[in-house]
Amino acid sequence: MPEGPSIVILKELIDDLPLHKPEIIEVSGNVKTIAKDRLLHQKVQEFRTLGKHFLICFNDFTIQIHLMLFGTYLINDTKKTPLKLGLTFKKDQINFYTCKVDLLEGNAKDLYDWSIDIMSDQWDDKQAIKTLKENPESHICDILLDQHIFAGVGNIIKNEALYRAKIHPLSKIKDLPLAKIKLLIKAVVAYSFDFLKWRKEGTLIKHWEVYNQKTCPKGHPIEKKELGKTHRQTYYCSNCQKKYS
DNA sequence: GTTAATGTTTCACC
DNA sequence: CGGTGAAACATTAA
Repeated sequence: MPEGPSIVILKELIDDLPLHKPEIIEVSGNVKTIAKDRLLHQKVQEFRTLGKHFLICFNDFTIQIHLMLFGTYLINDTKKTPLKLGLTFKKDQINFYTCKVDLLEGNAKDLYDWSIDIMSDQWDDKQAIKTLKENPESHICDILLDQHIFAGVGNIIKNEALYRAKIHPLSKIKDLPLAKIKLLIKAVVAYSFDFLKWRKEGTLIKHWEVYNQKTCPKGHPIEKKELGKTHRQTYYCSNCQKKYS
C-alpha cells in the first residue's frame, strides 16, 4: 500500500465521503498502542497526510497511522485479517489492518513540518538541497529513502526518479553537480505526482521504467542489486544512469 | 509450500 | 556513543 502517493489517495477517498468534522461513535480493533476510549465521541477536525503517515487530526491530539509494508484499509467494508483499528461514524466506517497506530499529544499543525513532505504544497526543495549537502558521503540511493528529508519516498519512487534523472544509485552526494541534485529533486516530486495519477488510473505498473523490469525503455538490461546501507533492492541501468565519483 | 515485496524499529555487536 | 546489520513484525500474490 504505502508510498506517499498511496496515502494521499486514502485521504482523498475519505475526504470524498464527505464527513464534516464527524464524531466517532464507535472504536473497534485490537490496537494496543493507544487507548481506544480516547477517541470515542471525539470529533475529527481534519484528515491529513505527511509522507507515509495518515493523520487523523483532533483538536488536542493526533492519531498517526503507518501502513508499513503490508497495511491495508477498507472504507465501509471489512475483511478476515484481524482488525487493528476501526472507526465508526454516523454513516461511514473506516477500517485499518496491519498497521502501526500512535497517538501524539497536540495539534497536528504543531507536531509536523510539511516542508519535508514530497506531496505537500509546502515541500521545500531548497531545504532538501541544504540537508543533502550536510551528508556528502551518503549514497543517493540511501538518502532518497530518508523520511526526514524526503518523507513519502519509497523504493519505487527512489528507483524511478533515479532513472529519470539519469543518476547511478551509488553516486555520492558530494560528487553530484548541484544542477544534477536539483534535477533529481524535481524528478522525485514529478514522479510522485505521476505515481498518484497512474495509481488512480490503475496504470502504475505499466508505467514502470526500471522497477521490477528486465530492460529499460531503451532496451538495455536492468541490474537489480541490494545497494547502500539500506540494502533495498535497487533497479538501474548502467548505460543510462551515470555514476558520479 | 516457497518466495519476495511499495517499511520501519529494535536489539546485538564491534 | 556511532555505525552496521540482522532480526522482528505482518500479508498476500505469484
